[in-house]
Amino acid sequence: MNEIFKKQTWEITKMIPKGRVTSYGAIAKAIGFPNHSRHVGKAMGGCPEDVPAHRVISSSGILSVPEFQIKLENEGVEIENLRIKNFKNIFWNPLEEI
DNA sequence: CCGCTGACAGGAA
DNA sequence: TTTCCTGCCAGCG
Repeated sequence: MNEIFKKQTWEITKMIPKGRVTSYGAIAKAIGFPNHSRHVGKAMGGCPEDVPAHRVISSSGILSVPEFQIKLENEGVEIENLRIKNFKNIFWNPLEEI
């Protein structure tokens, strides 16, 4: 877990459009570390305010942090009991945006 | 060196 | 659909 790794994850995260979400694993792949999804999560823990960490969730479309539900709903994301509705549709793939 | 833990992933049952 | 299990890697007793 070096600073570079964190910065990379935050960079990608800041690219996520409003009302869209992506997964820890997707970000990990995007920065060149396919099996470091767990570290992406840790990096999000200490991210700056300008990083939309609430748009990063698990690959199954379930929120790891319940508090994010409010923020996401404000952006127009439909959520039902920590589960994103239309997950496939609003999923944002970082690999296709670089 | 060993075992546990964590904003995880993916497949099997 | 949900639960379980294995694979991952870094950090801390």
